[in-house]
Amino acid sequence: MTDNVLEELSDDRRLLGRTSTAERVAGILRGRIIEGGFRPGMRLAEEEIGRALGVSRNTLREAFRLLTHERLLAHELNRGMFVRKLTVEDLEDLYRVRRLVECAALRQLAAPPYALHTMDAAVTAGLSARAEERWRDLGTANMHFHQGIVELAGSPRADDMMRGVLAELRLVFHVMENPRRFHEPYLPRNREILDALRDGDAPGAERLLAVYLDDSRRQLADGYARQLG
Amino acid sequence: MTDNVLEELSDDRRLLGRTSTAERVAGILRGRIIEGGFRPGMRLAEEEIGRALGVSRNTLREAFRLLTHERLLAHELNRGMFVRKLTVEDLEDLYRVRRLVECAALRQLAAPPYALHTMDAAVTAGLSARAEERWRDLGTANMHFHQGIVELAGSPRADDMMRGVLAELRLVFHVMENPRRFHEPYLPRNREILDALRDGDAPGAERLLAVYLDDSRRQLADGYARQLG
DNA sequence: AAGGAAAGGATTGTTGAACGATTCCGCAAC
DNA sequence: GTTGCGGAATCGTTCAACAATCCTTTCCTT
Repeated sequence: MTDNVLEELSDDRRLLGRTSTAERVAGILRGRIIEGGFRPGMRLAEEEIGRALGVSRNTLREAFRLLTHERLLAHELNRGMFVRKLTVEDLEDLYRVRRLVECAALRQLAAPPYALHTMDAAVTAGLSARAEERWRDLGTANMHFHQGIVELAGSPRADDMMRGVLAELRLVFHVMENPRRFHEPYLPRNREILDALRDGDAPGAERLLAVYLDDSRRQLADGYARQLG
Repeated sequence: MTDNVLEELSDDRRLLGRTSTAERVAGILRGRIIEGGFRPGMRLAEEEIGRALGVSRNTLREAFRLLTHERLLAHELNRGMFVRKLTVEDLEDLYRVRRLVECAALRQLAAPPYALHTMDAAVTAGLSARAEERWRDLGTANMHFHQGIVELAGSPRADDMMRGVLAELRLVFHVMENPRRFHEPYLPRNREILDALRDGDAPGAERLLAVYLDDSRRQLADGYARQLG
């Protein structure tokens, strides 16, 4: 048996990722929040949720903490946990970060060809979601596209941060009615960006992306402000 | 009573910042790690530390979670908490993120003048630290300088991320002997960048910064690899 | 002597209960 | 209408206990 095989196994073991109960609970709750089952502003009582999930308060609190640091839950001392409610400023900041990081990811590209697999898959998924009018899924696909952009930087930490940013953005999308309006127009624009990258035109892609993000921010911030007010 | 006054009060309330025991414990531990008292790789036993600090295991675990999320501690299931030990790849990734974010922060600048207060204060602090040969403090000042660069983007989330990145970097600095080597050469370069920004030459500052980060990464990665191997 | 199974101790993971502290809510008094 | 005062509900924190897991040592087999 070669050392090579053993190394692969030990890699797999890490991927196997044994998880604690708290992490699994956090995973369940994260899903509920991201899928929109738990609406922003909703309070998550320890007793109630702990009973429903069959875990103790301590374990549940540990799960809450994980989600708090992902900014999906907000903690108010002696009052409890709430599904985070983004302000318009939060939304603006999320786009500020997106513009900073996503554009930077394109700018630092070296010579083509680029690893466009994730972005390509996201566009494909978006097309079929649109065809079947699954607008929420279209939104997810668009997010994966932009996750793919950041992946081009090849930085695990940047990927992580982007994952968090996009998760937060869902808190906004889920309170908006009419999801189609906010997702459909951007599918062809994603494809434009992808095409530019395929042609090796990274600066062009970056320009497209910058305009894209500004448009999206404006539209979303307007809609969100109206929804809140 | 005007609404204005009420708003200010509610702002103050946030600053009042009541903190839980766990947060205070996390603060103490963070200090120990950042100041170098707890060396990377060191194991933090729940029982032992909890007894020393006079808090229960549960509360301590809550503090551990906070620090885990800042990537200062690493958690291994059923084995415990360890002060994080960065690999050379981690170090490279940290610089990848820095280059991405810091350069992007300079690039997105609008017209001068810029809010250079933080950077200016950092250079001043660095000068006096150098004069008194407090090399560790000089390192801290340099970090504040780069924190200041990111602040130019005006994004709380970017600030947050940068804070985390720099905290992680300390894990590297603290295992390096000869801190002077890694800090002193960069003080004048920070001043150069600051001067360029004062002159309103953001693109020039960005170029300087990019070279700075590449140099620093190379030097630090080399030294770190030697230290580990 | 080398390798591997078994046992034991130590530490973590999770639970349940307890008690003080804080907040929320309704009601009475001014 | 506002202020003050309970009472209920919930959170913050601690403690004790047990199961699960890991680490080390011992012992057995070859």
